[in-house]
Amino acid sequence: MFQIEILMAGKKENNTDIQLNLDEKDLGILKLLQEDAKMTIRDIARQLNLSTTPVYERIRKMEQAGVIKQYAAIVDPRKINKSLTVLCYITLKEHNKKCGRKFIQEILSFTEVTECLNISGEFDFMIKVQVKDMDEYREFYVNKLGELDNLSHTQSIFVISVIKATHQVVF
Amino acid sequence: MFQIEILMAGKKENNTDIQLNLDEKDLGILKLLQEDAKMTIRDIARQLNLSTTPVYERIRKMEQAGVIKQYAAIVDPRKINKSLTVLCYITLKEHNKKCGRKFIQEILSFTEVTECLNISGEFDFMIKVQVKDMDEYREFYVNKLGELDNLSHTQSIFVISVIKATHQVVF
DNA sequence: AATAAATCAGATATTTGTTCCAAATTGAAA
DNA sequence: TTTCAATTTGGAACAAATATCTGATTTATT
Repeated sequence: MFQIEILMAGKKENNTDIQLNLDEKDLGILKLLQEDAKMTIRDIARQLNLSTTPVYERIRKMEQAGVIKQYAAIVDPRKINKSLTVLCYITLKEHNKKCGRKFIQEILSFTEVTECLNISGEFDFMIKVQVKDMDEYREFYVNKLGELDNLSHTQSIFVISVIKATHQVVF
Repeated sequence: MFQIEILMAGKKENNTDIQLNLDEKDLGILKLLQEDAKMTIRDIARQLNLSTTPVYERIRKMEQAGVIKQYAAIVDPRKINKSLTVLCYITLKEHNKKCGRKFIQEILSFTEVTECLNISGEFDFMIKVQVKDMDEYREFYVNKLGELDNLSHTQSIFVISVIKATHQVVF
């Protein structure tokens, strides 16, 4: 069992620690922008029965406070030849701080890894790997992951089908 | 083992099946827009040593072909009181088409579920659940997931720390 | 009732996406 | 290699739409 919290503790990647009290209007704005970041302030205002000013200011505040982390174009992996998704579970041999940090650093450098979670249970980490096909996965597994020197054991679970995939956390 | 492929087969949610041959320039554009969807066509053109016309037309084509699925504001879950992420693994009792479809339909309706994958291995599905805290998770687990009548067994894995989380699939 | 905060409505100046056409590049054919 | 057709790109220009600001007005708070 390896808890990475300690390692990340110093890393304040949050823009600020400002904790906003988000009300219904803020959540309404977020809901719309999560669906379509290209919506204009005017349209948002219209849908929420507000004028542009409050919408404008609320968005600005939420951007500054880090509530809105980024605006991103979401790309369909299948359309760019990255159709295979693999969940790879990893347990480390050594669990001390130094080794954990090294592992994280190396994992972060692998572009195939789109997600890395420190988890409870049998394994220490789950990484999500996005590749073209099985050949490319083997290549990754053998030559990148396999080169790390702190792995105890791993397990690869293959994604057969994506039923749902969203970034929306506001309901 | 439950392969949902068949169920999803008829569901062509891809805008079109146009398969674009993306070149270096297209990938360059995608790379930038994945980082920041608010970048202007002019700025993109500048960074790639192009004029606005090709950038404009390439973006339009990629939008139409579904390469770019959407533009989204990415919200930090911790800033809106959804700090707990749980991976919940599920195996169904009945694996026939009808039951699978029903399960999927119900899962999709749960707003707490931000991701649902049909996977290989011991379990049929992995769902990612985003909630405020353990109380809210229990509430979900007991009253929503627990109400489904086709569950064989489940396992909850808790996310201790998010090391990496990106939507970038273009390098 | 008085003060502070939030919202409205309207106006502005900048910026943006979008178009046009000539020039350049590419790729195939000879 | 040379020629020719077909794409692709550069650069400039435009109209439309946008974010942003100001001050009056409303709403909430003390």
